Amino acid sequence: MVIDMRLSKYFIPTLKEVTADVQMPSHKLMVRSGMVRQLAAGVFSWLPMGHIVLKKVMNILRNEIDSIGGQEFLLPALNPIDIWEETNRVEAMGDVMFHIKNRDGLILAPTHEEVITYHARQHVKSYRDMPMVWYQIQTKFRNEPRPKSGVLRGRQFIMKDAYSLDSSWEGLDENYQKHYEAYCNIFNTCGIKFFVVGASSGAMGGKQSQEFMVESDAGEDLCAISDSGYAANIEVATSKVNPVGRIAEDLAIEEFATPNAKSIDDLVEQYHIPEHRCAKSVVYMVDDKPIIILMRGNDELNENKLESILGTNIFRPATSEELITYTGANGGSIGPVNLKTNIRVIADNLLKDANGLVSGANKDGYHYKNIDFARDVEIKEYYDLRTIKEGEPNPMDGEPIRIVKAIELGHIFKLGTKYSDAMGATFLDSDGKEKPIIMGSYGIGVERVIACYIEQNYDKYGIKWNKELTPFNAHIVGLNTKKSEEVREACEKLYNELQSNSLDTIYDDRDDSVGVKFNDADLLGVPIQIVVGSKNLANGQVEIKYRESGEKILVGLEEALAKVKAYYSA
RNA sequence: CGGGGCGUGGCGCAGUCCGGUUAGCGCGUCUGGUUUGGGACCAGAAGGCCGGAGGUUCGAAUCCUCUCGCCCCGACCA
Repeated sequence: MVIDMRLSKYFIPTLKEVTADVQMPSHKLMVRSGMVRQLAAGVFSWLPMGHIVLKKVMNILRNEIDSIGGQEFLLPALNPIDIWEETNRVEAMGDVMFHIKNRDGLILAPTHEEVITYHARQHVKSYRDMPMVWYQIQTKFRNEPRPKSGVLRGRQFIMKDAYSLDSSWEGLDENYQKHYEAYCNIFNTCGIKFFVVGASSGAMGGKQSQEFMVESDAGEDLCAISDSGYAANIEVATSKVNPVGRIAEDLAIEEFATPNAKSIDDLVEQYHIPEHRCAKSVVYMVDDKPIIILMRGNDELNENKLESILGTNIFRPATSEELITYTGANGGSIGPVNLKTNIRVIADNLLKDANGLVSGANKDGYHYKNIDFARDVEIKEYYDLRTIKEGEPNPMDGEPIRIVKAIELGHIFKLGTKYSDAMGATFLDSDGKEKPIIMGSYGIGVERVIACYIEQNYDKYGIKWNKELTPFNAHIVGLNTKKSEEVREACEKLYNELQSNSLDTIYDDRDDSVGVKFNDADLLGVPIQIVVGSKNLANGQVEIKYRESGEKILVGLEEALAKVKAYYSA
């Protein structure tokens, strides 16, 4: 069925202006070009042209995931809460999960590990049943506290989510690698400039994960990258900073009065202590138990690193009452020596074996100096706990790190057995033993692909689609179609010719002034515009304009089809 | 959840401090006419419970209270 894509009939409501609070270029253009309309905060309707682009992206996703052996499912958004309780994720998701009010026991699924594991548990019972890659392209619901940037962060969004089932860890590695490559192919095909970073698994659990990122000021993630190839999400990024180390003098530990020093900056300023020889103490409560974290000078604690060390995300900074109860002092005078109670102390790697350090005396208004971590304190646990900073040498080759903002387009995880353990999804291995299925999960935000593409491909006039994503192959701009029968006929001829050659063509047959038509054509951004006007037509010619380059050429009416064909077969 | 801002014809906005004609402007829409290679022009017209509820007042888009919605910053985030 060929759809009538004459603009006089086809619903593409373009706009000259959008409300002032639309900030991102891609958001603005998606609204102006009639691709989407907002229905509620974080909830969008996709209009016909936007929907076509969505389907194009989905097809690219489908082709790639099919080619690595994916089998497409369509899983329900309504889920029984029971399976989520099995994995303890009702609590872990918290407010992010939508709960159905008038039907107990149903939730709206924010992701689908549980459903997949449920079906795997039913039917995948032998190592012979694996490997499997199951996937779907479907709508997710997340009660985001703050939806933003148009379609980039919504409460309802479409995700391509894939899950691998393996009987061995080697199998998982293989499936993970296949997805890595498929994801690169997908974003390359879409024409999106991206980079990959090592990432934190967060509440998803698992042992390894990587994110596919697009650099953008609108991004919500910070990434540490260097030109030589190091790339990591700031949540997990490390750097090669020299440890604090030892000084020659071997002085005895000594208390001294610091009545006006409440911060590291004060110590540095008032007592001329080098910043890196101050050991900062931060107290957190984990499961109602205090823990002291020692950091170098004004280094910042990285809570994501802390989370993976503690193995839980349920912790918080201690209150001032708790500080006094457990350490004996208020914030600003806390340290590892002379603690009031026996509590767990962990320290950043940079402080290991250091001496000549200054830290709080756990007595308001006093600090110790000449602290030797090898002599005066007994700290068994040293970890990488700091948030790295711009310019530090990367851990691979020492090239300086740049920190950039980025949008997360895709994320691949080695889940391991977290879900299969929790839900009892086991199989019989060749050795006759029952084992948990080894899983991976792999997601791409479909709307984000489109927004990021536009973010990288527009000018002041509108969108610039490439061959892969463009909603239409050609855009016929008929000038003065109302008055000129010749123009009308030429347009119709072209339109039918292109359509019957399977080239999706939109035809602007509206009775509008030329300016409106040219501007809408540039706004919609179809790669090839064919301008049909009576002046050129008098010479049997039409004008072809390439949206990307702006190049315009005159060709004979009967050559236009060939030009369009040539463009798409190149 | 904390801080800030905004809800006025389909769209974008002014008016709100300091209450008082018939609530304006641009775009769009409709009718007629003139135009036509980069968002045309003339003439006419339709279209509003000023987000909602309550209150103050002779009188409320405007002041007060409550409420709903949306945006931005922060917190949070798979």
